[in-house]
Amino acid sequence: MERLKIQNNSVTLVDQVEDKLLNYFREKDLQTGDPIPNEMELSASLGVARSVLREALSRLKMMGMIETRTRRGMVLTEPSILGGMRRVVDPRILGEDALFDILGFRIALEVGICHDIFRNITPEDLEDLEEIVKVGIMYENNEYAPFSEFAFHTKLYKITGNKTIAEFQNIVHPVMTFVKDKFKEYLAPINMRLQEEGRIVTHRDLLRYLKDDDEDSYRKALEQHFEVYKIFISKKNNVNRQQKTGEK
Amino acid sequence: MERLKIQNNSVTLVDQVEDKLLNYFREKDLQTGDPIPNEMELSASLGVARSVLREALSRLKMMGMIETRTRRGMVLTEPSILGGMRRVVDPRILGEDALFDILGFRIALEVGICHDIFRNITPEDLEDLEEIVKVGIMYENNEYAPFSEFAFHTKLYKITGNKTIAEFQNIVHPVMTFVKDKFKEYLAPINMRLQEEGRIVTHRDLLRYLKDDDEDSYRKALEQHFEVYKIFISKKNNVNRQQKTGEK
DNA sequence: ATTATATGATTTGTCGGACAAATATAAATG
DNA sequence: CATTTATATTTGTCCGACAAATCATATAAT
Repeated sequence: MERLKIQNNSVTLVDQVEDKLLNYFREKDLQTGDPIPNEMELSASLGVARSVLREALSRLKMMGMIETRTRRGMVLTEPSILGGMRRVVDPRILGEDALFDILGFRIALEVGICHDIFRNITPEDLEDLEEIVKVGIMYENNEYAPFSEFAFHTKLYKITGNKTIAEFQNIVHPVMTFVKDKFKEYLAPINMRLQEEGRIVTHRDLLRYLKDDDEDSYRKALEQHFEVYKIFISKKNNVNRQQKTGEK
Repeated sequence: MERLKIQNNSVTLVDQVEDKLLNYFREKDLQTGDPIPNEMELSASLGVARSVLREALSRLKMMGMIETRTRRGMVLTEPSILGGMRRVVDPRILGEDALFDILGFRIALEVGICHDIFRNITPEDLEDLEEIVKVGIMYENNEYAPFSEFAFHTKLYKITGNKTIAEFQNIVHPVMTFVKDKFKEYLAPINMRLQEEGRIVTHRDLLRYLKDDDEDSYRKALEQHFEVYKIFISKKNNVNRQQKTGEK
């Protein structure tokens, strides 16, 4: 009988200490800027070696939850919400499923911020976008020069005034360019067909709707702008599903 | 002259090693499942003590990028994209700005997945939603019982078929409930006004549009469903801005 | 010869101590 | 009182040791 591999559950001391530290902060209701006991005290009260405690602290430091300074001790800091994501979201490491999830995530978010954009956009923003569109050269097949593509969409995210949303765009953008490059032979025919059907939406088209304050048309156009990826993702998902059922 | 505090830049050895390890994985084009050298070799070739290396490895372990097993060495694993977020997104630790950012993020995302929902939704999904709505009791003032609220929206995210989006909802949901509770005295009057104007949108309303396959109405209703938070956030942001300029 | 057991070796996990570097605090000096 | 010096404290880094797990090998049993 093949015993089902119990999760690689080996919860190490470090894992436990990390958890206990987080609980400790919460129970004590510590706020950003509050000091926490030094390493000797913590390791003593937790009953673990300093090295173990330091590994746990190192994790929290990476998340931006604590800051340390020699002789001044440690203080709680406001962690970056997406800081952890930044390290992980590397197209070269992530698998295809994860890449497509991120792609879908990003597209959904950009569609979702339409309302905020129309609520917040200023004449200066429109000028900035105009400038970006002006210098942006569109290659054949629905492709912009990387810089122009990045600048246009980044500007849109910034208009929301939501820093976390803007940071998210910054983090996941490399995934977009990676997917575009890696699967260009798949994307090209889709773009061709869309072009034949006259369904290609350019940045200039989007900008026009923004200027006309026409939110519904903008949203529809934006969804069309991403249509090539949606088609691609759903095709890929179908293939993957077939493979998985086939394996069984 | 007050010298401007140079960033707490003290880049420790651990920070450098963490970075070097990530670069090493990428340069070697290591994939999920590939083994990596043991601790002795790594610390030797990096020229640091094993404890330093272990702190860096501990960080990567936390991100789910590597797994370790006694005597079997270490292997690369597929990290959870939002795993880092899960630890950080704690309403008790995050500041108000961050909370509102997350709230806005979540609302935008849920609006953005409308298209995917209508593309993917099945009759079974509609039945599930019907069941959730049926048992959900709505309190006065646009408030659902926590479980019902969570179940309804979680179901919507699941329909997208995008695991990352679904996980995101799971992580940020506590922020929603926290904000709802902490700022209820601010939200109550807004809800009252909306109710007087007959602009309250219930889960049942949303479900009706889903059944009618009426995407545009659904989206508008959903935005209305979140209107109370949008109003609240923009008010809060105005107050915060005034405080900041006032401080100067 | 094959299988089962025992032994050894390797790798991660934990512990403890030591020293360096930075810096807040106290003491000494003018 | 102001300035400099000395001291103490705290984090950062290094080293060595052993335990626990488990893979590899050798030995014994059938």
